[in-house]
Amino acid sequence: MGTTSIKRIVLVEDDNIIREAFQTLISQSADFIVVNAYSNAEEAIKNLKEDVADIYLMDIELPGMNGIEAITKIKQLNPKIQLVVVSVYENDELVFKALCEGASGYLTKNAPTSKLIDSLKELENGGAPMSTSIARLVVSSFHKNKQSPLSPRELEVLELLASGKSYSSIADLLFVDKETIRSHIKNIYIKLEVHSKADAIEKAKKNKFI
Amino acid sequence: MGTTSIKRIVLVEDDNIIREAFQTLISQSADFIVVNAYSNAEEAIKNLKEDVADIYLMDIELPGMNGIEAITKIKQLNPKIQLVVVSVYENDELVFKALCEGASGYLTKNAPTSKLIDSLKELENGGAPMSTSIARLVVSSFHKNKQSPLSPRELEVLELLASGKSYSSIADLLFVDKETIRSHIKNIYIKLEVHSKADAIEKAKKNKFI
DNA sequence: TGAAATTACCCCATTCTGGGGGAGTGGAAT
DNA sequence: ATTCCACTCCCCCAGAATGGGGTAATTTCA
Repeated sequence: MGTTSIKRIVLVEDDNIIREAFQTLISQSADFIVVNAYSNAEEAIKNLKEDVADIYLMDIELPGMNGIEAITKIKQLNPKIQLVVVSVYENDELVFKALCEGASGYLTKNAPTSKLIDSLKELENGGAPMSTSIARLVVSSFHKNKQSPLSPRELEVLELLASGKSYSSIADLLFVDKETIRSHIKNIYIKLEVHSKADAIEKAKKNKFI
Repeated sequence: MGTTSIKRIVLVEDDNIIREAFQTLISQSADFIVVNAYSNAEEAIKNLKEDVADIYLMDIELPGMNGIEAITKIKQLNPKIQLVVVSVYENDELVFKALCEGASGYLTKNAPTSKLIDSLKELENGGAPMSTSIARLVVSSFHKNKQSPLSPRELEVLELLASGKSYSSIADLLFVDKETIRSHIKNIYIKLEVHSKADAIEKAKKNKFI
């Protein structure tokens, strides 16, 4: 490994017990130091410049500004900061929103607290610490549904359609006539029971056909 | 935990040394048994029914049928099978393709082999075992680019456009006039230096604006 | 053999799109 | 206070795109 320095951590967690437990736990590691701990996001953001932290351990359900908004704001103020969510919720929406906004990890509180230091180390090694169920959730989000009623060619056409392409350009890309694409799309609409591009794309994405 | 039974593993790996090393390693665990080991995907698929395995540990770079195609085929023949890729390549394309086709984990061979059993256990616990760099790759794929030249409203419009919606339906959804949407889109095209919907969507996705 | 997939063509009407121009309001920053 | 930007809405125009109707040849695979 290269040069390692003590990483500065900020905690944002409204539950006093948990916050103090984390602080105690992290203080036991020589690699990390808790430079500050807040019970709400607003204060954490106000002191962001002064704290010069490397990592924020963030709760999602917070009084006032919620964790997702906080992630957005913090990343915007300093993109170099690494954010790890620590939440009781495993709500799919929240997980993906947090990741989209820039979280580098997502831990659920039911995970053994002994893993916290390991997670921080994993983060420092260029990883993305996640609880077991979150990792599965994230990986599953990539999985395509193999039980699609659409033929391979129809899937191909629908994917191109979903990328905003016109019938003509899809035809060009697939080296067939524009009328052929029209036929495919008619059949796709029948199979998906829709009557428009937007509905077809929505249904196909919802069912993970594409 | 509920009832646990010994999980049946199949290896698909063309390198004899690695294949045998894995076999030896896994045999040392009481929780797993290697029911078969193949040097190519075709044979593994031919014996899929007889092997009745729970988990396949798959290489990606194989002679003949490659690992991605093999994943597709195996998942199609038996969706219950769990697949974990073990590869030297960390190629982004390959990782995402493997996950889209149904892989539940992705390990790089440079990861300590001692972690292999841990990864299998993680899989059995409902997780998605990934090497450090793969986890980061996967999580990073969600991250949006905050340095977008587009305004919040423009991003909103572009997202709806990218979902296949027409100007009119976007207007309805945002409770504004269709002409307003047209104005936004004109400005989006100017900012992104494009002249069509498809180009705008492509550029926005490539740059992770949406 | 028979069903499904892939390819291609015709007609029609409506909507959509992209480009040109202009303009008013409000907020935020200088 | 003024300027810049975001957001809103309006006009004109021509060509492209879309959705629905129908038909049909070839191939592929079970």
